[in-house]
Amino acid sequence: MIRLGKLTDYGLVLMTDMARNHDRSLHTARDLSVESRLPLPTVSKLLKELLQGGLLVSHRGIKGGYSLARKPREISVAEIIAVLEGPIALTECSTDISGLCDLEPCCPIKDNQRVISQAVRGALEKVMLSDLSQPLHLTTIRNARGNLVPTIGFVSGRMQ
Amino acid sequence: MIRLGKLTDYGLVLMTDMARNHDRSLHTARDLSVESRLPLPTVSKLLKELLQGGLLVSHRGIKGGYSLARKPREISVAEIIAVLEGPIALTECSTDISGLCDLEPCCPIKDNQRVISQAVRGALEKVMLSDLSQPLHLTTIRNARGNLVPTIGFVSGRMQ
DNA sequence: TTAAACTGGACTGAAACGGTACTATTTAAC
DNA sequence: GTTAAATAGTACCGTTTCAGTCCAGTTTAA
Repeated sequence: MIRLGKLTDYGLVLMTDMARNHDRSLHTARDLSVESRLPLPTVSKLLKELLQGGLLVSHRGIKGGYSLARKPREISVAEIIAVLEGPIALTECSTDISGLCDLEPCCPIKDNQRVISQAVRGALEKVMLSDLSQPLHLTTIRNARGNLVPTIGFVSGRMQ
Repeated sequence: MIRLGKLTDYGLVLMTDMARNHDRSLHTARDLSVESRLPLPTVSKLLKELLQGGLLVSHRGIKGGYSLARKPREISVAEIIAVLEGPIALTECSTDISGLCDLEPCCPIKDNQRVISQAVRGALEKVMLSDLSQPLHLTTIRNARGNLVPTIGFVSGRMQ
C-alpha cells in the first residue's frame, strides 16, 4: 500500500477543518484538537510543521492561533503532503538529491522512476484543499432522489 | 515523501528487465540477480511475490524460470505496486476494509481521502510496464538536436 | 504581572521493513 | 534412476522509521 503516514493524514484533517471554518480568522491548537478529536500534542506538532512549511501563518501570545497562509483553492494537496512527508517521490532515486542509491551510475530505470513520480505528483497537484473541504459534510448528504438524509460514516457513491 | 519500499522499487527493476528482454522466454532468478545487480535472495523473494500476484508464470525444475504473465503493455505499474505493497490507498481509511480507524464513524474527511487515493491510483494505472521498458536505455539517449549521445547516469529533460 | 498560546527540541516504545537462511518440491538431463 | 538446478514456502532477526508524548522557552493580550 502506498501510504501516507498517519500524521500526514491528520494534517490533512486539520487543514480541511481550517478551510471549512475559513471565516474564523484564528484557530488555536486546542480548538482544532477538540474539533478533530485528535490529541493536543499531536495537533500542536503538526501545526508547527505546517507553519514551517509556509502553509500557515501564526500569531503568538494569548489570543494567538493559526490561520491558512493562502485561500483553500490556492493550496494543493501535493503541497500539504510535501511539507509533512518531504518531496513527493516514490523512491530515493527520484529525488533531485543524488548519491543516495548504490546503483546510481548504472540504474536501469532511473529515468522511468521519474515518469512514475511525475504522474503521481501531477495528480496530487490538481486536488486543491477547497476540493476536500466543500463537497460533503458527513452529517447530511443528498441521496439518489435528491433528499437530504442524515448519514453517519457512510459515503455516497459519487467517486467510485 | 510518499514512497515505495525499496523492495517494490527492486520489483519494478525486475519487471522492467523482463519486459526489455521479452524475447527470452524464461528468466531464472540467478540471471535476473546478475543483470539487476541485486542480491539473489532478494530477487528470489520478489519473484515469488510477483508470481503469487499473478504477474508472472513459473516453470519449475531444472531449466525452469519465470516469465511475464501478460504483455508488457498490458501490465500497469499500479498492478505491480499493488502486488508488492498491497492495495493502493493513501491511508487505512481509504481501504475497503473498514473498522481500522478510531474515528471511522465520524471521520470528517473519509470520502475526501478516497478522492485523493483515486487520483493517485488513476495516474498509476495509466503507466504501463511497456512505458518503463522501451523509451530510453541509459547508455545512449537523443539530445535536443536529435543526435545520439552516450550518457551515464544522466537523464534527459523529457519529463520535466 | 499573569495566563494563554505558540516554538523548539528531545525522548521512547512499537511497528514495519529489509534482508537472509533453510528446507521441501519439481523436473530436465545424463 | 540419479543428480543437479531451479522454484516454493516459511521463519527469523536486526535496523530503522514512525507515532506519540513531554518539557522548557518565548511571546503577547488583558
